[in-house]
Amino acid sequence: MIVLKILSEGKTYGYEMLGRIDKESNGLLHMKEGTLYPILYRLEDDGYIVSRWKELEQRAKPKKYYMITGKGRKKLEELVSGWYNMVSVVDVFLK
Amino acid sequence: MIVLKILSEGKTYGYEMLGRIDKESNGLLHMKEGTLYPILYRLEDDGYIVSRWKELEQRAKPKKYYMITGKGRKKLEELVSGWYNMVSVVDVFLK
DNA sequence: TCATAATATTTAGTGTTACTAAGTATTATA
DNA sequence: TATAATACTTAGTAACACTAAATATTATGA
Repeated sequence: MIVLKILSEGKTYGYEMLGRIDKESNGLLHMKEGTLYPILYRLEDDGYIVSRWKELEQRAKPKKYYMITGKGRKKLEELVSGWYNMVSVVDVFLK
Repeated sequence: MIVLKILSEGKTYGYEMLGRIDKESNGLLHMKEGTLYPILYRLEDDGYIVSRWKELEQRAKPKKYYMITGKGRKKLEELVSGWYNMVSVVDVFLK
């Protein structure tokens, strides 16, 4: 859900997301490569995102940019409302 | 966490918890036996809860009552604060 | 310039765990 | 007397997070 949310705000590539997740969560959510990339592949397999290799002018090494699809935005909405439902259900039990 | 929380409010047995979880969550959290009992066994293996078979007067069939331990209460505190941390971290990303 | 750090992606392997889908057994109900 | 409800157990599967490493390139500092 968080990965989809980040991609809903604009295309970016894997490694950059890792830094952002770390920074924006103040290190509380420290996602490693081995966690993020399989998530990206799964999201892509399911059609929620697409990727494109992009070669920057000065850099020989290309980056793989990910973009959210329409299907992905719909899925994100579902996930977000599902998340808030869960939070409120848990609140019922925790009082 | 929810199972520990329920047990922190008093001892009870598996099947009764299933009904309570269903009812108190308005059916949103529908836990089946195959989900709950393995959780109970794991909690007991880890020393967070203990169980005792209890034979009621009129019933031949005994029920297995579960009680939370001191270690379990400590774990519950950890889980609850971890949960709220997670909720606030996710909120950062969902804005 | 040469080692090291940083950037960037990939993947094999492990362990946890949630859930499905049964089975077993007793008591209550219609 | 069959069926539903109560109550617990367990085998098996699939998902998935995470560890740990490999591969490769570019930037930096001594």
